[in-house]
Formats: sequence, structure tokens, C-alpha cells
Amino acid sequence: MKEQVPDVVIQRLPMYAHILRALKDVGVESIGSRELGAMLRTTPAQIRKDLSYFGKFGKQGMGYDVGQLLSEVTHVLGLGRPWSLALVGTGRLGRALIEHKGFVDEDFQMVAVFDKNHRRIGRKLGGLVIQDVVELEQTVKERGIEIGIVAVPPGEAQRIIDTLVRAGVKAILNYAPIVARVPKGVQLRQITPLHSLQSMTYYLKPGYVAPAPVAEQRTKKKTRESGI
Amino acid sequence: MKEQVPDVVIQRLPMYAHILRALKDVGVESIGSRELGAMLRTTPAQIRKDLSYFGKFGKQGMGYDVGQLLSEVTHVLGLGRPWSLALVGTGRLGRALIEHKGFVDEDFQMVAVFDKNHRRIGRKLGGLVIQDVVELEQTVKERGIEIGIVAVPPGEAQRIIDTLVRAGVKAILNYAPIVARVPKGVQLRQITPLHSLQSMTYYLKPGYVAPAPVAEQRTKKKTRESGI
DNA sequence: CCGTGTGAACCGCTTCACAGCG
DNA sequence: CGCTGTGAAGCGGTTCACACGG
Repeated sequence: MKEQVPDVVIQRLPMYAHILRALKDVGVESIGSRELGAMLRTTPAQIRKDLSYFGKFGKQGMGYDVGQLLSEVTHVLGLGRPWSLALVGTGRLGRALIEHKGFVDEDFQMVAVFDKNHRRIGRKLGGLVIQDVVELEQTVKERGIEIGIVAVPPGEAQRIIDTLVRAGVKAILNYAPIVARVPKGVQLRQITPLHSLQSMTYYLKPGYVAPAPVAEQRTKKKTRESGI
Repeated sequence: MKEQVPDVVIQRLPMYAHILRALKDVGVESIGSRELGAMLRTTPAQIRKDLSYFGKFGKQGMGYDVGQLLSEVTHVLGLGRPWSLALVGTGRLGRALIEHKGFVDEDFQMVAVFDKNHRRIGRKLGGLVIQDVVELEQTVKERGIEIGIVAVPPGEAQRIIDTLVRAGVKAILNYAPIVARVPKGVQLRQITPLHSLQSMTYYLKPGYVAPAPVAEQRTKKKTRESGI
């Protein structure tokens, strides 16, 4: 149990939950930090440290109870209860998002979709009637929608984000490639695949040489050969 | 000019490039670290530090030449020449990716698409004929495809990634929600919107209280009243 | 003087190493 | 004993503060 949980830890927890659910589904009941670390491509120390921010869930000598740890992580993240989403923009991307199974799981429910194109308004998408974007603010307020998903062209994205914020949304997932502005206290996540590509190319350039693999400490001691 | 460039800096450069291009398009010729910082939502110090890793592009008292800085950043990232992409998986997501304008810009060109579904193989998608995924490895090798985009179901993703790696791809953009394994030297970026949502909810929970705004240093001195 | 470039201080996260519990 | 939980050390990145160039 600690003071403040680092942001990085929070961002790792969804992966923890993901793996733990998979383990549970397969019937694994207990797991150690070593194996869990291997599955998540981190170190055992990282696992233990991360979990220590929330409490002591492990049993020394044994490891962690998968089911218990899963529900703990789930609870920390605020999952296990449904969150309501609104999608703005029903172009190719918006439609793909809403129809792509797995984008939304049981904890996230799309409850309204918006577009400004009058040819689309009134049609159905994913079981919802597409509303005129002018209704966005009021609908979000009335229905207490908590999270907004922005899939509109770049030129309109900031305006939509401002509207969502004004309507009281506290978290936004933005697919438009802009440097969005949100007030403090509003969460923003950016999905910008182009930027991912553009940063990978740096490491692919002829000039790039990988950093030395730490050079030292290929010792692998630590096996405690003194003991017997 | 420095030794090794931090990864975080590389990941910020696409945004730098994005903003600089926008500025250039609008006719802005010069910009200071203060304004650039404001546009990128960082501090001037961050901007100057980041740029210092590559050289000295600014003129003291003035600022940075937008065009020059843009081409510098572009060059550092290895852009300005085309990179070839292969898409694997032409379900809803894959189709949305390839048809969504703006996903790929002039520096990234999709040159092959694959699927395992025989109903889709042979059809055209984005101007390309969908190939059988069994041809993936050979085609990637033959055509020297450099980057792979994975948009297949989770259960098949790791196998596809392994195949891409075997074929010589050095960078992979993966949309499947798995904890993928790639050998060192291969770049991997994960696009997992569900995890973004799941980490945002932590900050939306009733229990969460924002960290104190640093408390001190609301002094705003630094006006250098000692000088004269 | 204004604003860049940069060593140095600072800060937060990761890794280490080990005390302690089952 | 094995493995968790954790203070402490280590490290990378950010922020500060100022020397220096136009």
C-alpha cells in the first residue's frame, strides 16, 4: 500500500488484467512474479513493485492467486461496472470502430453516435440511430455519458473535443491527428498510427546502431552457490 | 549534437514534424521555443533540449527557421523517402485502415495485402489484390517489404508476427490485443484502444484525487530584478 | 537585451538486494 | 528454503538557470 500510484503503472494494468483473465480462463490458479513477468515481457521485480502499490496480494513462497489478483486489478482500474461511450464521427473509421468486435468489451458500452453529415443522420449504426452532432452536448449531459470517442477529420476534432468537455465528459479517446487541448482533469489518449510508423523508421534508418547491450553483468551469478 | 538520443524524444518528433508542416503551410517562417512549446503542450526547455540532440538549428535572439527545422526533423526520422508496408488481415479493421485516408501518407506506401479467408483472396482492396497469407513470407522477402501491419484476430497475431520477422521485416504495427513477442532489433508498436480506455477509467473513479499542483513555486520570479 | 544551447540539479521510474513470512 | 514486499541505489528524462551568440 503506497502513497501515489505512478501513471506508468496504471497504463500497464490493462495488460496485467488481460493476461490474468487468459490464465484464469485456462484454469491456472496461482502464478509467480517470474512467470507473470515472462508473459508480460518485464522483470519479476517490476511485477512485484507494481502490485505493491495497491497492497499485498501474494503469499510468500507461493505466488499470487490468479482470480484474486485479477479482481483486484480490475477493481483498481475501475472496471467491473459499465462505462458509457459516445462516438462522434461515423466515417470509415468510426464505423470500423463500432463494428469491430473487441473494441468494446462488456465494461464499455456505446450509447450514442453522432455525425454532421445529413445523409448519415437517422441511419442506424451498431444498433444506434446516428444523431445530429448539434445534439451532442445536450445528449451527453442528459444521459451522463462519461467517455467520448473522436473520429472526425482533423479540422473539426478540437471543436468536438471542446464540446465534449463542456458537456462534462472526463475522458476522451481521440483518433484525429492533432495536438489536442483539454483542461486539466480531463483524460486524453491519442491514437495516431501514423506517428507510430514515423517513429519506428528512425530505428530502421541505415545510420542507426542499437545501444550496447549494457556490456557488463553477463555474470548470471545470483545462484547463491555459497549456500548448499 | 549528442551521443545517444532518448527514445522519448524520437517518439515526440512526429508531433514536431506535424506542427512544423502546418506552420510552414500557413507561411510561418520562424518560430521560438516558447511558441513551439505552447503548440506542442510542452515547455520551451523541453523543445530546446530535444532539438539539441541533433544539432544547433536556432539563431540566438531569433528562434528556429521553420522550413529548415522541418526538413531536419524529417531527415532524423528517416522520412522523406518511401517505406513499404504490408497489411495482414482484411477484416473490418484492415479494410478501414487501408481505406482511411490519412492513415498512410506519402512516405508510407501499402504494397501488399494478405488474408487467409478464401472468400477475400483475389478481391481488390485499395488498388491491391488480396493475396493468400501463405504467400506472406515469400512476398515480403521478394519485394523487400520493410514494415508489417497486423490486423488479424488475437489468436493468429503472434504467428503472423513471427512470419513477418522471419521474412525480414524490422518494424511491426500490431492492432491485435496481445502481448506480442519480437526479437531484439525489431520495432513493435501496439495499437490497443481498449487498453487506453481501461487506463483512463482509473482517473475517473470516485476514489481518485488529482495530485497536488506542486504546491510551491507559484513565485513567477525569474524576471531577473537583480541585473540592471 | 532576447532566446538558444547546455551543464547541473532534480525527479520519477526501474532495478537491485535483502529482510521476512509461509 | 522460495518468493513476496520494499528500502535503497541506479538511471533516464525533465526542468532549471545561466553562459554565450546575434
